[in-house]
This record gives sequence, structure tokens and C-alpha cells, in this order.
Amino acid sequence: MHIDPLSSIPKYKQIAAFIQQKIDSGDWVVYEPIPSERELEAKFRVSRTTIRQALEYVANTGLVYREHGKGTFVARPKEQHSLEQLTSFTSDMRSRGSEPGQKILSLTYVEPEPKVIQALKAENERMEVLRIERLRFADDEPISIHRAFLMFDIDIEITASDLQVSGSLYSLLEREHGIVPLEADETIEATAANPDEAALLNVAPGTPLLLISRTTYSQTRKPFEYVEMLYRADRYKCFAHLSRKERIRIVGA
Amino acid sequence: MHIDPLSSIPKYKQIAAFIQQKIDSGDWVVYEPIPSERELEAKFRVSRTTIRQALEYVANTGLVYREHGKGTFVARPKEQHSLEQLTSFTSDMRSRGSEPGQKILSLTYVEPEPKVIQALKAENERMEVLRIERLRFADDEPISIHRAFLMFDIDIEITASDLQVSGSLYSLLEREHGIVPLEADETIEATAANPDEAALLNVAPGTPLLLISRTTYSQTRKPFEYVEMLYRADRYKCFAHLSRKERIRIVGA
DNA sequence: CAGTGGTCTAGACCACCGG
DNA sequence: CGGTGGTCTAGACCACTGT
Repeated sequence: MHIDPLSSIPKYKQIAAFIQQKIDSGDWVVYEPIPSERELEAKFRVSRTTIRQALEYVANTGLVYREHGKGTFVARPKEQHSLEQLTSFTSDMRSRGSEPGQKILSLTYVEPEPKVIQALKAENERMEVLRIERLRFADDEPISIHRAFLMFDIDIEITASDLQVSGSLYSLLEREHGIVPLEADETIEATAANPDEAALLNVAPGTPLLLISRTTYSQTRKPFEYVEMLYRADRYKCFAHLSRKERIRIVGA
Repeated sequence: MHIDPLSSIPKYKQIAAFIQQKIDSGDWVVYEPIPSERELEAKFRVSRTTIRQALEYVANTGLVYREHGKGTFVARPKEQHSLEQLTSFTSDMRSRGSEPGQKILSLTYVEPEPKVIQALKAENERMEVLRIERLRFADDEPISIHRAFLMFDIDIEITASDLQVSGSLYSLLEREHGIVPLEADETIEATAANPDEAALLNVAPGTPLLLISRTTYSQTRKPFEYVEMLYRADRYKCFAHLSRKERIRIVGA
């Protein structure tokens, strides 16, 4: 197993991929040390800096952890984490093993409510935003209602048929208009289904729902979407991985 | 502004702290570039590697972002993120601006249910775990019910009065027994209050609640706690920050 | 083109851990 | 003590961005 020094992929990424593959395949087992930095340095014939860069990369994904003076160890396998990772409904459902579907309930231009203006940090007040309401399915069962408000710097036409064909709004935006959802802030809360929502989701009114409100940022770091997603609590939950983080403070002066 | 080369704090952390302070104080403003790597190199009289280490450190906290060929920029201020950051109820409430309180409902040793055994990855079947049930308050209003199951390799005595005095279970474990909660996995879902829970939380039965189930890992990477936390939905929500992450794949062979 | 961040080298010394 | 990861240097060349 060697790396290709002529590849356009940097060496540290090739080495990181090698390490990931060793762990995924089970060659290197959980809680056991992987080869030391000096061993990997010799194996791949690169400098130790490059090895450390690769190890840091893999450690950031949580696949390995490092202990000073002891070694680098394979971490326990992670739960799939839908939180932290920004994805579309479509790929979220696929990764959960369900087939996504949708029914577009409405697609109109509206004057935004204050809540939406605030989330999108919209400056111009007399601006119209695109409002898309969709019922979403997992394996042909209704699972969620999405109410999205979209605002773009440039003029963008999105029609119901475009969206129906594409399936995923994020794919459509990226492929056709070069808008890449890069980051998002979410709040997660519990709420009760009102009669309209209950009818759409095929549950009794008052049933608990998971309400996820997301503000999405593109590669220009500007918010372009505010969306409220109402999920049936019996069919959807979120996963998160938490860790302690230090924050550096300046001591004296 | 200089750094102390003799300090036990590494240079890159001192430089990272300097950068954070510049941003916190508003000297460097959002979306504007900060000094380039070469400028910082000259300013602090360190190698570029050290500067890059500091910048990477700050970038990982999300305070700045980097754009190839353009520069390093101050990111928009982040929402406080209670998710990702593992904290105790006590410090979580304080960071939300409320005064935490608790009432210990029960503290007993029990034989764990299968769900708990699985979460704690308990090997020995005839093991007893410590079960602590608490009602938790924010500003003297009930906000949450915590049902925790604790299992330790070593023998640990925890009494109700210890816990009552300390306030925070995590502080008690860390200070008295050297057990540091380092990481955790959580699932977040919505549920309805049953009559008992409703009475404790002072809401109507059937009211939506946020159910957070956490498995907590100590510094030995072994799970030591499984806890279910039921929050009043009208007084508590979670925050999360999502971003796209690439996962390296090995191409051919 | 000049300036930015991205990758990489071949060393060095230190701090920590275990036997 | 030898082996581990942690910090640091003083360079080099490349890839990307703007003018």
C-alpha cells in the first residue's frame, strides 16, 4: 500500500484515507493503538509533519483519539450523526434507510413576517421572499411539513415543476444556480400538532411534534433560507455528539 | 502586544488567544480580513507553521474562516450552542441566564433494564446501577425531570446529601472521584407528558416535552452514565450549528 | 502579476507515559 | 530509560484570487 506523490490529492489526505480504510475494514480495532507517527513516517516516506496533518484530520472526524505519551487509538464506532452534518431532507432520509418523497403544497412570493426578516437578516423591508410549503414522505408515509422562506441576492426562478423533478431543493440550488448550503443554525423544540398539521401528517391533533427551525448560509456566508420543519415524533429523532471544548483565555497583561 | 516565549502555554495558543481577543473586542470586524499569515509571522517573530497552527485552532472554534487565495476573515458571531458542548444542567442553565435548582426524588441501586444495559454496554449481567431521579428547576420553576443510571468500574459512594450540597452531579464526580465527562451521544425527540410527569412539571397531561437521552463517556472512553432528560417544551430548546463535512474516499487501487 | 492560503520537508527539543 | 505525541523552526513550491 503506497501513496501517489503525483496525484492532485494531497499526501496527507491520501494517508488519512488509508487510515480510515484500515479502521473501516476492521484491520485496526477499537481501543487498540495504531502505528506511531514515526512508523507511519517511515512507511509512507514522508515527513512527520505530513503524518501529523493526516492524523489530525482523522482525529477531527472522531475516528481516532490521541493520548500524549501513549499513542493514537481507534475510537469506538460513532452513531450516525444527522446533527452537525448539514444535509438535505432527501439525503437525510436515504441515510436513515427510507425512500424520500414530497408533495408541494404551495409555492408563492410573500412579504415576510418579522420572524423571517430577522432570521434572514433582510435589510430592504419591501422585499418579497419565496415561500415553499411541502409535505414530505418517508417510504410513502407522511413524516414532515417544511415551510421554507428563500431570499437571494440575484434573480432566481424556481418553479414547482423544477422542484418536483429534482426532488431536493438543495440539489436544485447547487446544480442550477451555484448556491451551496455550507452552514446552518438550528433550534430544536417540541410542539403540538394543530388540526391542519395533524390532518396532513395523519396524526391526532395535539400529538407531539419535533419542530426544527433552520437558518441556512451559502458559501458567501449570507443567510438565504429560513425553514421550519415539523416532524412526526414517532418517526423521527435527532442524534448529536457532544464533547468538552476548551476556550483559551488571556491571563494577565 | 507580544507573546511570552518562556511561558508554559504554547506560542500558538497565546497567538490564538490574541486573535480571539481582537475579535471579541471588536477591533477586527465581521466579514473583514484579519492580517495575513506573513504579517502575523513578522509581528510575533515566529515561524509560519506556528501562525498556521494558531489560525487553524481559531478556525476550528468557528471564529474565523479561511478562503484560499483571498485571506482569513472574521466569521459572523455565533449563537450560543448548547449542543456540541457537553455541559451539566447547572452550567447550561447559568449560560441561559437562569438560576438552576434541584429536588432529589430518589436515589437507589437497581437492576438495570435492557435499554440501560445496552446504553452502558454493561458486560456483567447481574450488576446493579445507581439510579438517581431528580426534578430540576430554573429560577424556582420546574423545567425538567432527569432519570440517570450510573455505573462505575470502581466503588463509588454517592449520597443524596453529597449531591444536594454539590448541586451538580458532574462537578461532584469530577471533584471527588476524578471522573471527567468528556464526550456524550444524545438523541433528541418529542414526547407527551404522562400524568406523573405532568404533575411534577406543573403542566397538563399530554403536553409536548423534549426528551433528550444521553450516554456519557469518561476520560477512559467507557460509558458511565445513561440519562433521560424530559424538558418542558415551552421553556427549553436546543441549539445546533451544522456544516458540510467532506469524507475522504479512496478512489482506485 | 503580487498576495493570499495550502502543502511539504528535515530536522530540533520538549512533555508525558510506561516499564 | 526509550517510546509516544506536542511544539517549533526556516525554509520551499504550489494553487487560487484579484487587478
